Amino acid sequence: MGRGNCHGQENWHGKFHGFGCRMTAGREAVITVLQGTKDHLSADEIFIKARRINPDVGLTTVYRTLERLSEMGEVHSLDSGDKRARFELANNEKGHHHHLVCTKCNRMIDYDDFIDDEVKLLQESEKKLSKKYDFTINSHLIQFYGICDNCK
Amino acid sequence: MGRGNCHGQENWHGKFHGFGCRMTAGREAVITVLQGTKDHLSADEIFIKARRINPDVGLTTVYRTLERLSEMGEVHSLDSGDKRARFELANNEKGHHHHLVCTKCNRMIDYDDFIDDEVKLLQESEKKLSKKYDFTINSHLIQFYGICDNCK
DNA sequence: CTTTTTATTGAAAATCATTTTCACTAAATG
DNA sequence: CATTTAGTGAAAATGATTTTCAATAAAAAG
Repeated sequence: MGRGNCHGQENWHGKFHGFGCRMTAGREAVITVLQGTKDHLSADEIFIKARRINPDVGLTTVYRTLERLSEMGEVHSLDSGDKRARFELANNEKGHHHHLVCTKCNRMIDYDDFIDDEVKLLQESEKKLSKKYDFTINSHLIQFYGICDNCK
Repeated sequence: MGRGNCHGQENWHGKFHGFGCRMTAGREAVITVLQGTKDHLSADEIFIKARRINPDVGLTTVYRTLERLSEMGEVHSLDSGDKRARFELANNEKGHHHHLVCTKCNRMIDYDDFIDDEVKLLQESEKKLSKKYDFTINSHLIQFYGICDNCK
């Protein structure tokens, strides 16, 4: 089985440490929730699930952890069209993907079909646009809006 | 100079009427503000400008008008990354365009360079995705995030 | 024109996700 | 151990947006 190196556990303690932060029980609960779902959860939903893991976690800590992780580039904050933000791990087994967003139920569906072409085109656009507008591009967003199968 | 047909004034009264709504002074002020700017204004900013046209307009009316116009497809609500929504006329002289969004000052820069390719690709993606996911796509969003020239 | 219905209004109150404050605890460091 | 610094939950604050409500105005009906 080769070298017993990768134990499937990311070194979150080390990651936080690199940002002058500590790994705590609350943060661990939040990360565990994010790792354990394929959905795009709101802070409130994450809070509820995190409480099942560790009943001492407060909503404030959930918000603070999500913000920290976003700053660290480990979490993406998503806009599903309802008021609240939704979150997903940046480096998850899903890999790079885009979203279909249902404007009726606000569900977000991941897709990674065909996105190679999308990404390639975006990179070309990025190059031209950043030059023309003297704008340093760090990331992009592609989303399609419509009605999902459940809502038809 | 040809037939004196198009007087550059859209028939807003008729548009509202088609939706069982009335054209009012407040709504007219909001529309005038939207027509008179190239920026992406928040409800609050629109309110302030609308008050200069008609001091009787209330903030509530501004919100209600923007919502109505959005439902009518005449206004697009934009997410610039700060909390508040920003608005632009759907059918303005700008034509179809996408946005560069500055993550520092939240400025939104319109661009319509190169978007023909973007739109063409998106249409292909739409066709494939709507089939695969049984998802009726009504609109798309492309945005690039980064730092604008002012903020460098 | 008068009555009746229906859309619209502004102000104030309510909502609700997110942030901040604050006093306290726990980890790291000397 | 002592000190500094990060992290905490609860409660209060914030701020954009919505809702409520009583009053008004336009349109439709008679």
